[in-house]
Amino acid sequence: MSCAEEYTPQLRARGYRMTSQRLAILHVLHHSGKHLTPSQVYEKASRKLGGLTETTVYRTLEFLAENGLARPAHMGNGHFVYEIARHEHHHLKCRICGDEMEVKHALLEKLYRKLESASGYRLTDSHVTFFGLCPNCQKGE
Amino acid sequence: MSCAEEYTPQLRARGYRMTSQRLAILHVLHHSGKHLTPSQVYEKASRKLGGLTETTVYRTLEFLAENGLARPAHMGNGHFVYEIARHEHHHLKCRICGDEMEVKHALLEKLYRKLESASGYRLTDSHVTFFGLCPNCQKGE
DNA sequence: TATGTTATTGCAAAAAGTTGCAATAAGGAG
DNA sequence: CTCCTTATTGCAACTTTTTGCAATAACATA
Ligand SMILES: [Mn+2]
Ligand SMILES: [Mn+2]
Ligand SMILES: [Zn+2]
Ligand SMILES: [Zn+2]
Repeated sequence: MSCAEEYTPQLRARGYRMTSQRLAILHVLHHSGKHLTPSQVYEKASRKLGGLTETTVYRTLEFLAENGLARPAHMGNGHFVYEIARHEHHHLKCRICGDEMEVKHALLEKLYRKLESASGYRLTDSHVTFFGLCPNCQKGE
Repeated sequence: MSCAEEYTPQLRARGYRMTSQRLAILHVLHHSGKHLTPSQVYEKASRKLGGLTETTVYRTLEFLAENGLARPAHMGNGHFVYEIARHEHHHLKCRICGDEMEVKHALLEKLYRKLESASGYRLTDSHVTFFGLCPNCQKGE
C-alpha cells in the first residue's frame, strides 16, 4: 500500500486534507522509520518536493503528532525528533555514549495501570525516554 | 540556611566557582519551587542582578542541571523548564486542560528495576512527564 | 467539469536558543 | 592584601523555531 493510500483516509476521517507537503513528509517518516529532526525531514522531503518550506515542516510534524500519525520524542538535547507512528514503544538512552535502545510498551503496562488508579488520570501517550548508563559505560565508572 | 551557604560548597566540591549570576539564578529557582522557563528565570533573576544576560541564563541552567542542582523537564511543548533539585518525582499532565500533578518516584521504582534487569542499563535520571486526560476532562469525552 | 468554501501553505518578521571569542572576576597561592 | 590562573561572563553574530497574514489549493457540491 502506498503512503497516499494509507494515510489519506486517516486524515480525511478527521476532516483534514491530504496535501503534497504532508504526503512528502509522511513518505520520509514512513520510509526512514527512525527518529528524525525537523531539519532532517526538511532536507529529505524538499528533495522530492521543491518549494517546501521549513515552516511547513514544523507545522506539519506537529499536526501529524496531534493526529496520531507521527510520534514526537525528546532524546535529551531539548529538541523534538519525530517518527512514523507504528508499534508503541519507549527508549533507553545512555548519558555517556548516547547509545539508544527500544523498550516494549508491555514493560510499562503495569506502571500505567498503577499511575491511572493512583491519580484518576487516563494515560494516553507513550513514547518516553529514560536516561541512564549503558552496560558498557558502567564499566568506566 | 541561605542559598549561598547551601549551594556554594556543592559547586566548589566539583571544582566550579560560585558567581553572582549563578547565585541569583539558584535563588530564583529555590524560592519559586516551580518549573520555570529560561525566560521566566531571566525575568526574575535580572531584577535582582542587573546586567545578567539571557545567554548566561541558558548556560547556567544547563550547567546546574548537569551538576545535579537543577532538574530539567519537558512539559509537552518541546521546551525545557527547570526547577531546583529536591525530592525525586515525576509528572502527569492533562493533554486537554493542561493540569499537572506530581507523582512520587516510589511508584516508578519497580519499573526502574524491571527496565534495568531487562536492559543492563543503570537508570540515573528521574523527572519524567506522562501525558493523559485528567479526571475532569475524561467526562467531556 | 466548473465553482465556492476554507484548510493549508509560503513569506516575512519576530522570538527563542546557540556559539566563538575577548574581557572579567573567582578564588588559590604567596 | 596582591597577584596569577583560568573558569565564567557578555557581546555580537548566527541558527532554529514560532507567528500573523495574505495567497493558494484541496475537495465537496452542483
Ligand atoms: Mn521511538
Ligand atoms: Mn517537577
Ligand atoms: Zn553508553
Ligand atoms: Zn484536564
